[in-house]
Amino acid sequence: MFELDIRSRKPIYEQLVERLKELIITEVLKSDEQLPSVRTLAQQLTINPNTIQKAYRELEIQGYIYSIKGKGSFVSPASPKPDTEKLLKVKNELIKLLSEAMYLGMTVDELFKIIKDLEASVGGGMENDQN
Amino acid sequence: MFELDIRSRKPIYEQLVERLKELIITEVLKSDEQLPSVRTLAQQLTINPNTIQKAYRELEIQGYIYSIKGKGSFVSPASPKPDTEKLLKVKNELIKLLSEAMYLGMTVDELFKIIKDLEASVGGGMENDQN
DNA sequence: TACAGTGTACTACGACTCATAGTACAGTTA
DNA sequence: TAACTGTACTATGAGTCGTAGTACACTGTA
Repeated sequence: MFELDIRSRKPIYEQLVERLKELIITEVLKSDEQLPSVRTLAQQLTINPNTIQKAYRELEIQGYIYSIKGKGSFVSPASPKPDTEKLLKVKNELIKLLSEAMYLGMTVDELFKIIKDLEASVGGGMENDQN
Repeated sequence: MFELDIRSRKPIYEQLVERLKELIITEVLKSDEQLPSVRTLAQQLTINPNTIQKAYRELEIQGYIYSIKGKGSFVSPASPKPDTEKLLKVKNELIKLLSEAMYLGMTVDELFKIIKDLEASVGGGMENDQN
């Protein structure tokens, strides 16, 4: 289910957060779908349950999942509220990264193409398109 | 010259790398311009010289500055070589971040606008002028 | 009711990173 | 020579990361 790099400088729980976020955003994991339990996933990945739980807690704080004691952890419905604070953070990071990409020689057209390609795969807020 | 958050979870030297990279990309710091010396900047920011040097070393590895023993550290000329490896890394990060932004409700038009606005302020690779 | 599964909380430990402090060496410039 | 520059190294304290173990509260089912 996952590819984690144990010896990466990036903490395991952060890698987990990234991966899961990706699966949620691309709707591989759908709304209210149950995630593997902390202990199950820990066993699958041969990783300590505490590390998994740290990742789940972070995802819950960020609003991507919700957990119910005794039942399990589930994917949150996609952006019911705009969450402007979070959006602003992402936007600022985006500006940094876009600047760097352009500085390194990426053209505006290339960037436009990337965005258009992503538009299809990302399950956005409104979803006012008919698939 | 800088605003650093000492108590941030993000290391000081990484904040420094980000800030300086930003100044170089936006050409506030121009090609071959000399950066403050390790000790001077350390004194200005009331930070240990070792921390500054760590940031400078990182910037040198990433190709944004070059250092000459006994003389100082200077801004590298903008992307003479494409550096496809680095570009690929940035592109992958960009895809992640763009996906997240769109998931949070940012529209394609908004993204296009951000890019167009940046186009002016970023000193890109070719700059279609011949120096 | 029991029991197995779920999330959650806490302590303790070793390994690692980060920032500081101090010292030292090599090169450049006036 | 003197004052500046980058660079390298050791040592220390604070903090993070991952692991290990234990414990508690809740849910669903036999």
